[in-house]
Amino acid sequence: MGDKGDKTRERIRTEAYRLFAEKGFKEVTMTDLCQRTGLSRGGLYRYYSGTADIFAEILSEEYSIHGRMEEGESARAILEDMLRAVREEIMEKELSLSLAIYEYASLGNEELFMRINQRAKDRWSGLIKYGINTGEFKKTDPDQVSELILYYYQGLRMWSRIIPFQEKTAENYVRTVWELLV
Amino acid sequence: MGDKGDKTRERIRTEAYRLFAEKGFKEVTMTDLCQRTGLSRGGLYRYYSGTADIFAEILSEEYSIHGRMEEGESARAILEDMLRAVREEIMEKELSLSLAIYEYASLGNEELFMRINQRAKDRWSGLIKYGINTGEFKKTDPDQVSELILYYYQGLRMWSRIIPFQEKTAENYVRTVWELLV
DNA sequence: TGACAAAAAGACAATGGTGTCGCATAATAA
DNA sequence: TTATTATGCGACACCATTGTCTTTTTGTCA
Repeated sequence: MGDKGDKTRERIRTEAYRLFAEKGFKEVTMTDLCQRTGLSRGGLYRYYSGTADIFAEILSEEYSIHGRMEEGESARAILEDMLRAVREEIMEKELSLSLAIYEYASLGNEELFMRINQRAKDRWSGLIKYGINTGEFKKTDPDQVSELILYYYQGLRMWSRIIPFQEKTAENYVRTVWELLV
Repeated sequence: MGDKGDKTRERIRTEAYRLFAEKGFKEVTMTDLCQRTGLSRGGLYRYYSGTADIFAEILSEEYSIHGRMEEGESARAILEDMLRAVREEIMEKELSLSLAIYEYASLGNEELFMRINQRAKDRWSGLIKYGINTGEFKKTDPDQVSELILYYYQGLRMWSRIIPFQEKTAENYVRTVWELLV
């Protein structure tokens, strides 16, 4: 595959991402993607063997980027960053893959999603442990609290696709997490 | 419609409920329902005009039953009941409509789901206020805490469809809510 | 420029769903 | 029994989507 081919693959993924965010997984067809990308069916199938193929690649991209905890960084600062990111995500209804992920997950791939879930939990509990160590956070059960933070977020994210959210709801989330930890 | 017709309608809904719980909303076809109910396509369409029609009826049934807060009842006892129910729901993967609801909701009906959401919130914040009044609960912000309880639950419910849950996860939920309130 | 490979187009049959229609059968009332 | 109504059947035409296949266009290098 040449240089142009790579660009095209990427373009396809970008457009697919938008489509999945808009319509979920099941609702997106290769024909939809044709319109968005300007490619023909034949052209598309040269790159991906179907919507599941594309989605799998998007997922693995999405979850391959890790935040890092630098030695010596302030736990509170990291927390603030993470919460800011979460807050922004909740408020932008359009770009959430959550429905698509949910639909895609319901077709199988249990192990993949166990890994994703575990990694997200670990990320939070890692931060919590770190914060407790540095004395910046209260002493709490990292496993318990990280589950709370995570699933609360997932629930929010889910509903934020369905109904319009007020600032207050996102704010409550941030406040709750902060009060629990700090 | 005669007596037999009513029975048939009910049978259809029962089978449809199972199907929706298994496969979500979009994936269920009238043809699927034929196999389950033993009816033919023509027979089915005599009762419902499509899957959305059936689902709407199931939804309205599902959300028409209200728990009641009797005067003089102990807030803690009510809380215990509610948590017990939640706990059971989380552990039984099969019968969750959550994916179906999510998919169905993503097709529109914003107002309906705002009402459902509001009602669920009110139910919790009502209990919290009541508990604070009777002195059984700590003084917290009912709105803030009820959102936490609710979305945490939703997130859990979502993931419990995707990956197998350990007892501990459900337990954490119950414990967290309890510690927050009592 | 011409040859060759990569990229893209679009027609194709196959599949699997939709909702409707006319007819058959079962239940019921006269 | 007979007439009437409720219930159920399955064929039908229609539509969207799928993945494949052949042909055409584009780009690159000798």
